[in-house]
Amino acid sequence: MSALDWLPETVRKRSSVRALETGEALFRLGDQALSIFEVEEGRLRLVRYTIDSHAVTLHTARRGELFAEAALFASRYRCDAIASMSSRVRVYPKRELLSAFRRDPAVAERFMAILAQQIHALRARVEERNIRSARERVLHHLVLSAGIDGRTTQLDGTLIDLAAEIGLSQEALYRTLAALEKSGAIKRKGSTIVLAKASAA
Amino acid sequence: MSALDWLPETVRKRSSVRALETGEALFRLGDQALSIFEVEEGRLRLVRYTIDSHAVTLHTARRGELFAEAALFASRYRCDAIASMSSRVRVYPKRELLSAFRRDPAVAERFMAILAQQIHALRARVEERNIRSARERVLHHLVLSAGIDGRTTQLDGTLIDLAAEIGLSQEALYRTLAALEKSGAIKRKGSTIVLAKASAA
DNA sequence: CGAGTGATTGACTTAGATCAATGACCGTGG
DNA sequence: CCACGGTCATTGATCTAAGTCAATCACTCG
Repeated sequence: MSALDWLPETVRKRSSVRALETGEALFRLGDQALSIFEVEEGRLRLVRYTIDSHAVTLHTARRGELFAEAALFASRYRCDAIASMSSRVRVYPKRELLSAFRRDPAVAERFMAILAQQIHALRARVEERNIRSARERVLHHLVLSAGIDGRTTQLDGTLIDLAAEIGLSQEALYRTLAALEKSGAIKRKGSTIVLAKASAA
Repeated sequence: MSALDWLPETVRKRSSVRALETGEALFRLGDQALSIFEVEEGRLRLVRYTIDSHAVTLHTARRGELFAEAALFASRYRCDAIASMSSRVRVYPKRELLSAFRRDPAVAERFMAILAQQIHALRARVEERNIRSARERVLHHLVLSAGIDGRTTQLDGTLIDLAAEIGLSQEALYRTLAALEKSGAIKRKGSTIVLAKASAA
């Protein structure tokens, strides 16, 4: 799902690549917003800091994902982008993109579709956080992240990453997964999780 | 915050209104995606079903909210939209919107900006949910929802609504607000909340 | 072969959910 | 015009699930 395959040659040609070491910043809050990005390899976390300097993850951009889209319509970045592992990102100058949108409405539409899909994912995530119970939350996540068969989830990161993504402590996640497996609601093999046909309510 | 005020007359004129009783479906998974919607009154749940017919909520659309934007770029709806109370929605035919986008790139860009802003808001919301402490969570919300002076928040709904929005029980919110006021971190007059200059970390 | 990280489980603590009661306010219908 | 039912705001008491601290094991990497 390389998000920007649809881009016209002119824009793609003007893009560049930037490599980042673990912990390195792609941009910082307040920097001039000149580009949007696509993760080619690795993973970046968009983080903001609370008043007491506590880092909070806004989003984890994974391989193939587009991020910092809002930069197109803002003059400055509103958070930090930090590589959480050795990564490579493709850099799309926003001037190029905007003029491509004006040139060809189909390109603009394609981009809108990507944004709409992002909104979808984020809303689902917020809804997930509304679920108090760890068990139900995990099940909700597994259902939505399941592949075509509607039952199988292939974890792409560690369980620690997953815990952060769904807003649980790692311990709570481990315990919940163990309990779900013991109760027969799921089965695990390595980094694959399969929901049982009839997962009790 | 009627999201679509920027719409050209032609599109606005072509919109219609649909009333729904509690439990009534606006659309179902697999239906032809012909429109996007705005909640004028009430509340709708976007739900998907697991293999074993268990409902999973993707999103709850509230008053003033735009939803099913992804329908613009898909041929069919991918979930059910069910009124969770007596509701009224405004219906925007997607043909009209799409042709407006093609006619005028500025309109398309404006829409993109709205989508990007949505993504922004949603990320902030997810960030908020990452804050465990009720006190910090409420403060965070107040900071982000503060008006131009950066300190004053005018509540638009009830405290119960606010509690739901930030993911706390109403009681927890009442208590937290009371504690914040007692400690001098905020001041309240009716539905106005003002942050103190130096809110301790 | 240590150091570092991920996965896992146990023990303990606590913050927030839940249940419950009360008062203020408001609209409504008899 | 007032009593009644409903909702909102508020506070008290209690309970519990998830966070936190801690220890162990497996594995990889330099």
